[in-house]
Amino acid sequence: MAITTPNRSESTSMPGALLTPGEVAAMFRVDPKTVTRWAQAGKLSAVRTLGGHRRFHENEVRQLLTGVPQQRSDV
Amino acid sequence: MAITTPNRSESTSMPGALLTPGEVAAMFRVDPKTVTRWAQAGKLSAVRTLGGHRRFHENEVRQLLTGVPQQRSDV
DNA sequence: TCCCATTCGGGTAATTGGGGTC
DNA sequence: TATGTCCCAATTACCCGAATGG
Repeated sequence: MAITTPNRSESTSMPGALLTPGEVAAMFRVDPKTVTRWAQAGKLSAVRTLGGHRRFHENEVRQLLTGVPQQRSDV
Repeated sequence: MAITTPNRSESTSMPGALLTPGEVAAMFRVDPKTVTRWAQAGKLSAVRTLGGHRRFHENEVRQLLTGVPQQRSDV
């Protein structure tokens, strides 16, 4: 069966597509460590692998990149 | 009785459905080899085919993906 | 039986996590 | 407060050839 993502950086527009910290960091032009801090600060939703590594939702990242009005619950 | 969905297809959402390493890898955005490693580490229950290939329980995978809140979500 | 993508194995680079500091 | 960089340990990704699945 040949379904879903091949491997590295190819998540087009699949529902539930995930990005690695390095990919998100490259998109924002920041250090992967910074992305990790965003996740720790709750600014980014993260899914953890069974080994503890983080995976981020592509839609969420793109939304933030595009400059879409972020929903701030506390201002 | 709870026949619910007589959809006798396959890769959808059937109780007790089995997933291939590639499918699980796509869901976690990791390499299929990593999924194999999880199975070897006992982090994932695996069923082996007669040829030695692994198959994983979809419900277990989904549970781990969501963060394992293991709760009857009836709220 | 053949075809071909996938999954075996192992082995070796690259990424990531976490703490701490500037 | 926010980001980048250092360290080390763990996890993950890519390499190969051979076997399995459908």
